[in-house]
Amino acid sequence: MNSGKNPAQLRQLMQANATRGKVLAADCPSREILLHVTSRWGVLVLLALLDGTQRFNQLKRKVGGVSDKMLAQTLQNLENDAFVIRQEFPVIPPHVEYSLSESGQQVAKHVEQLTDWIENNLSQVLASRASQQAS
Amino acid sequence: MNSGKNPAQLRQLMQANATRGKVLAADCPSREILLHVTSRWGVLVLLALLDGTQRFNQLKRKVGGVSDKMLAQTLQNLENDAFVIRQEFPVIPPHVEYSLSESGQQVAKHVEQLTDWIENNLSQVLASRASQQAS
DNA sequence: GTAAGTACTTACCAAAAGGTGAGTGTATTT
DNA sequence: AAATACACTCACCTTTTGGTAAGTACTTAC
Repeated sequence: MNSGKNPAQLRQLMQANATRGKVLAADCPSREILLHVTSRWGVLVLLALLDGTQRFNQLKRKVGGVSDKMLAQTLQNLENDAFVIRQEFPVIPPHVEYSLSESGQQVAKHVEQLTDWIENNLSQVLASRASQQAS
Repeated sequence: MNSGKNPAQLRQLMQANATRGKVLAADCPSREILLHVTSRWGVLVLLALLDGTQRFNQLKRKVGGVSDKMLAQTLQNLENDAFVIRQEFPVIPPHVEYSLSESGQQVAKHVEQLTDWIENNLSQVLASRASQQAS
């Protein structure tokens, strides 16, 4: 029984199934959400919105390098996932405000911790890249 | 002075510059690292490696849906950033083991917290998506 | 009266990401 | 004798992502 696995392999297997749900499974619905959150511009938009409610062009200026098209698209994705709240004021010229929902704040904070770590350890990472560059 | 900004705007500006470095700047080198870590397969490979040292085909089976090509590519990216250690045994047939470095474990844990949050709150997110679907 | 700002969308194109299938050379398994 | 496993790479193709420029309808500043 146990398919001939040794204790170490069994422990690994059980731990994997216990701690992590099923993101590693190809058909897990978490994957799609994850894609939105960890997308190139998704990460940065969430970060930018941690500073509070902002308008479209404010965000565009804050998130360096983003285009109109991509900003609109990622905001729509995040809005569909209910991470971002879009409030439109029916005036002319248009006035729209974007902010994080409750759940949006929570994901954004996790994203922030990840990016903070990267920024703080950036020099080390860049150093190891420079040293043993093969290709 | 202060360019006509009110206190709230000033506070927001200062907080932004203090907490978050410069990822939001287009030319920030963190962005490239971030791309590797948050890439579609990068996230999942880091997660998989949290279970311990593993061989190529083990990883391939664990990370559902990944292709040979993409797995090799993301492993190489993560190795270049020194998050992943590749140990090759000169035997035939080939034997290669992949594991997380010290810094790899740290990023991977941040990634894990993010994915854990998404998995735990998945039902809520999916619910809000189903309700107000526009397009 | 001209220019710039507002929040986008659309059409078109380029670049990047990703999948598929084949191939490598040897060893073990069936 | 044939198949499978190992850790990849390569060439070819499709899909997705992303950038650019133009357009919208109106207002305010110059």
